[in-house]
Amino acid sequence: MPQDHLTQTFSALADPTRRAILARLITGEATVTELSKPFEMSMPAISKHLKVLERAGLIARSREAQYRPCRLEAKPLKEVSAWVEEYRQIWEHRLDRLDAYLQVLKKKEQRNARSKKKPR
Amino acid sequence: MPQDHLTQTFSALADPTRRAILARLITGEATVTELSKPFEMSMPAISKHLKVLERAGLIARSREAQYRPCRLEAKPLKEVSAWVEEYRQIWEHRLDRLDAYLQVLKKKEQRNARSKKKPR
DNA sequence: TTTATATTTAACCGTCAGGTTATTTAAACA
DNA sequence: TGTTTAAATAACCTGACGGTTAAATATAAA
Repeated sequence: MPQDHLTQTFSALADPTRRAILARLITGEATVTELSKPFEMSMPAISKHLKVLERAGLIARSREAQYRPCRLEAKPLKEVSAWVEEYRQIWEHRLDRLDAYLQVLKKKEQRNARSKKKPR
Repeated sequence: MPQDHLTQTFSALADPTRRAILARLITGEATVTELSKPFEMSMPAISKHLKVLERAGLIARSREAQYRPCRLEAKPLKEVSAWVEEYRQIWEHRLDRLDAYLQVLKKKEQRNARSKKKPR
């Protein structure tokens, strides 16, 4: 079933083996066998992890003879970055100038919104 | 068993319901009942989601009478942000000045690392 | 054409995540 | 005290996830 991008990306990143694979790929392309070396895990297991990363768009693969070299793709991380940064900024601002404003909003809601007036 | 922070945070964020809860919490504290309103889901389900978010450190909870208001916590997102940004920078730089250097690294590895010489 | 190498697919298994309903706990209120 | 409200816990179900081994596929090499 069609999962949204963010969910797919976050899920893909929520596994230490997959993050380690990405870390390894920073130094350049690698084949499946090369990637499997550091892990005490069967090839099919690695193959599955790679498929997850590929579906999430975090890696791309080509074909060279029998090999299927993998390389990193940055696009999905931009989406993640944007999401995270939005929250970070809000949180940081909450601590100073936006704090008062949000407090007001909160109080208003808690008083079970009797008035239907909206700001502007 | 003890999961590393990043795995825990990414897992927590890899669910649209939980991200929606976080989005709702941007506007201020909310009780469990309030949070459950927008979702066609039982209270225990929401309760579980909140526990996941709490374990990941993304929310904190207090006690007011029977209520257990939730509020956002930013700390774990800093870790995520740092991780993502590291990769983004590498990728972005790969496209220009670092590209050549990484190509060299890659080639050297592929020639099964006969020489043990390291750059500086 | 056979054989070897790299990788994927198939079939299976145990665990855990995300949901349910029913029950319990905690505090407020009548 | 007994009742209502807020939330958590228990017990359960189902499906997906992460792993396995064995078989299939694709290409290179002998």
